[in-house]
Amino acid sequence: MPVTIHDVARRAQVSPSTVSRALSASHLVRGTTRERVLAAAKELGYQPNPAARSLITGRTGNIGIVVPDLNNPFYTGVLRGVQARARQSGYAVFFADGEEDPVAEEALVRAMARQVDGVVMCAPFASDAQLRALAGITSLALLNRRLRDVPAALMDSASGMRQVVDHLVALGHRRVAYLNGPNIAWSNRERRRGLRAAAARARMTVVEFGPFEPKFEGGVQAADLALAGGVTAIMTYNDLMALGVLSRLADRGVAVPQEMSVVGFDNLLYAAVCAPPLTTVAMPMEAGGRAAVDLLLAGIDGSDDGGAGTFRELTTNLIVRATTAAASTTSPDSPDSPPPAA
Amino acid sequence: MPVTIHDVARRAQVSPSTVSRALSASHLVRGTTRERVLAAAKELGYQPNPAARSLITGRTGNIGIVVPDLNNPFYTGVLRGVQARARQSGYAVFFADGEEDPVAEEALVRAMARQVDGVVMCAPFASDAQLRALAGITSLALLNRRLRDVPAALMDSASGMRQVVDHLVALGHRRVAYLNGPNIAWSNRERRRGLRAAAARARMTVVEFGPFEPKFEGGVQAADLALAGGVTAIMTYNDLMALGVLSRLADRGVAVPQEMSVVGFDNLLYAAVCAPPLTTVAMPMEAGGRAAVDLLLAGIDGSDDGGAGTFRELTTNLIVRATTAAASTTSPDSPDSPPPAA
DNA sequence: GACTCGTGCACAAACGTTTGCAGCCAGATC
DNA sequence: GATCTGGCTGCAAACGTTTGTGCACGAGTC
Repeated sequence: MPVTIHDVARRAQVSPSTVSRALSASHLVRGTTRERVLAAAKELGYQPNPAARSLITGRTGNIGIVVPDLNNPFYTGVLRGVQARARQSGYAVFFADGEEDPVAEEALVRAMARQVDGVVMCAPFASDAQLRALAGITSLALLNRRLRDVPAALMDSASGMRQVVDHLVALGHRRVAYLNGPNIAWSNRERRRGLRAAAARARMTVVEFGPFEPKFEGGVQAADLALAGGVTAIMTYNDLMALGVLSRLADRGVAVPQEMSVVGFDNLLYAAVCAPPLTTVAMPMEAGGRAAVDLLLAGIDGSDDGGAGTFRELTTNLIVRATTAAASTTSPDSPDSPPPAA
Repeated sequence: MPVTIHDVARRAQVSPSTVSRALSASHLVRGTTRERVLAAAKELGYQPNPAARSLITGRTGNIGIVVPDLNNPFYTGVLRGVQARARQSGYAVFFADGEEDPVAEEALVRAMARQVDGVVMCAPFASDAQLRALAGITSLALLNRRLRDVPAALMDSASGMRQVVDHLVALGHRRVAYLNGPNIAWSNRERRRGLRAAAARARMTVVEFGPFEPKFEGGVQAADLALAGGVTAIMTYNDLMALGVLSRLADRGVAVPQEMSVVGFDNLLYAAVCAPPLTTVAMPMEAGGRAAVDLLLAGIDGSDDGGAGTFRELTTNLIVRATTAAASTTSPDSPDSPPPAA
């Protein structure tokens, strides 16, 4: 039923191979012949069969993307970037949600491996060994994860943390809490590293809590601990946790930012629209997705080792909104703090 | 480099066809032979080449999903459902973001058509003619859109609206605003239809505004209009708009729910965690995605017309949270309303 | 005018799998 | 013991495309 290259060939009075060459932007056919072929293809609405093509070329024209949790808007941002850039280059994208399970993630990649030319992985939880094994099966490009000889797009969390610290110090905060995300997560380690370095330089004390689930609920849980820590500001691993913190602080009658400053990380849509709008670090999600695809495709079409093992670093920026202010003089956990105003 | 069926055949001392049959869960091979083949396949780590397979079978084992806007968490929910269900049935998922452009959507489907067995479409904006044309190219399953002879999973928005109306009437609201989403959107028409019917039955007056963009900004824009409409409650096309309304009302010093009730639609994660938590109608997003895949696959493997043209209706439920309360006696737009308490 | 050269095209093989058909062998039937 | 039957298996074709090889033909050179 579907029209094949033979149909086009018959109509254009040439052989199938000539049709193929005419369509592959080849200069190997005469101008007049090419036009005839193109016309025939258009009239018949010819669309090449990707299976047949990839069978012979060994390339699929597809890439895969694996994310740990689609409910986190951070990854949907990445997904948008990936898809847009892939489409630009004529690639289609396979998508899979690992549901935060490294085992499932690996299985998904193995399942995809045969029908993609490479996969972009957002895999904060997978082990290095796992990733390396997968890199042996198919081309890989990582996002926010560093692994020798595997290309990766990295968002400069450390710089973001430095900006946050400078901001808080300028506001007079001397003792702040950091609510850790999952310990295994590369980004959490990276953020913590940046935070510690910046805090040390600025002589700011950081009290760490966690790890917590990097979700709203995790933030709710963490808020009470942080409140008891005698701090004037709370920094969280990501925005979802920060939203949880805000919610819990509101419940407990702690005024933000008057009594407590809160800083998130990611700059999700909701950080801008919640009340009060959240001060946070903007992560270039779509740009990260695009960069990862660029690296992946460079490793695929281009020189093999030209693209492999290279890293692309993307800048992050502090977005100051309404949850940070000058440090309160009275710590909110002190017994003389006013009772919650219902 | 990759291991083929011939490698397995050689190792198991049989012909490739026997290997194929042994793996296709066929009863056509002797038990002992099958075991030998399976063992060989396992040792070699054989993974069949999907391109070769689909070339001969005409089936790809893939489905596609097209959504209008990935930034809307509603669609990521659907995406999760689709992917989970597809994986369960051994299908991989191609993903594409139409970016709210019907033309792009159609192009995406056409591009996918050759490498999928069917596609799930969330296409509120595409025209009937467009969808019908696409249905001629590949199998289709729609979500929240009714089209003759095309299977679809439908969420019963009308029932949701009825529940909202009953709830508001019980709270004493007699005059409420409805902020329309895009007029072309099937779901908006559906919701409005349900709303009008229920309101008529309950003798409640509905003042309509819009259409607006179904996003936060649209809600912000719409809020002022609704405030001037002399209503005691605002119903919105979706949660994103409701969040925009809440934000704008807070800015203008209108207390929710004391002076104004607000109801959303969708039950996004953020509806539960914003302040105050949003009363809204829960849409079964993941279930909808799963149902759409079920219908699609039924149309593909099963009897051709057994699945086509069937609809699956999913129930919706009102979730009462903190943005609805008894109707205020003084309309917030009346001149004697107290000035915003900064 | 014979040779070379290059352009433009067709032929055919190959990619890895599935599947219809035919063959083989063992057991059963007469 | 010959024929039949039916369960297993191998052979080969086919799916639609790309691509290496070779042929034909015309133009150029001596």
